[in-house]
Amino acid sequence: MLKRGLCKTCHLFFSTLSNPSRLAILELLRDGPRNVTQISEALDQDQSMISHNLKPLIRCSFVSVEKRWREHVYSINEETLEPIFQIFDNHAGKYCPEGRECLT
Amino acid sequence: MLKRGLCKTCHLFFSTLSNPSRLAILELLRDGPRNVTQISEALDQDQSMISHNLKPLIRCSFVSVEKRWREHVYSINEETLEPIFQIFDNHAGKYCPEGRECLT
DNA sequence: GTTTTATATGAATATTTAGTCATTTGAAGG
DNA sequence: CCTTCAAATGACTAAATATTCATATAAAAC
Repeated sequence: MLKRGLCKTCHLFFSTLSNPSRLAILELLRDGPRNVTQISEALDQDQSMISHNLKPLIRCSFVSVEKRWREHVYSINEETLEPIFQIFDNHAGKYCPEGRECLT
Repeated sequence: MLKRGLCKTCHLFFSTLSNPSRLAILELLRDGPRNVTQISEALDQDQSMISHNLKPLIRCSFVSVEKRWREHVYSINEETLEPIFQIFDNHAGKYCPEGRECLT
């Protein structure tokens, strides 16, 4: 019934993006790579909560990790996420104009 | 903390897409407009469940509705969704190759 | 080898979201 | 008007997901 894997894989893809904490992490990582502690401080959230939320982002390859020293540095996957955010911007600009709270 | 409205609006955008039933509806509507009964039959799901799921799709303008006769005809918003699915396809093709169950 | 720093994990609770079923609305048709 | 067809709504239950807190791992520094 579901073509192009719009079942499990697609669901995981979008559900990983459908969380405010994870979106905040992605938003922060757009400004450059960060380690867990930096993310945690920048977003003023518990370190363990950040770690928990990084896991699905990594699993879906929205974020990659490089281990150096004793810190783990996380980077956003721009290739996928920039165009996605672009589409979101266009869509919101068109259907949700001028700060209208149409999507709340 | 969250720029470009990546908080509420963006969350709603993605969470609306992060549901297998709604993805199935969208997938079906790619083949052309349908009324609720047709969707319900094609997906072999309860009519009320389809209605419940159409609501958020409409609210986010992923789907539009035209009322004629006594039926409501739903159409997909191709402009937003085709490029989104395209990005998903690319991403999955790259990070989830050859049916590998990497995202399960 | 013990302490410190950085991060991950696990289990429990809390919150959110989905699906079901019964009922309601609404518009035509007779 | 009463019936039928088409769809929406509401309340409830169930299921999935998030967050918290305590603890564990792991690597480097001392």
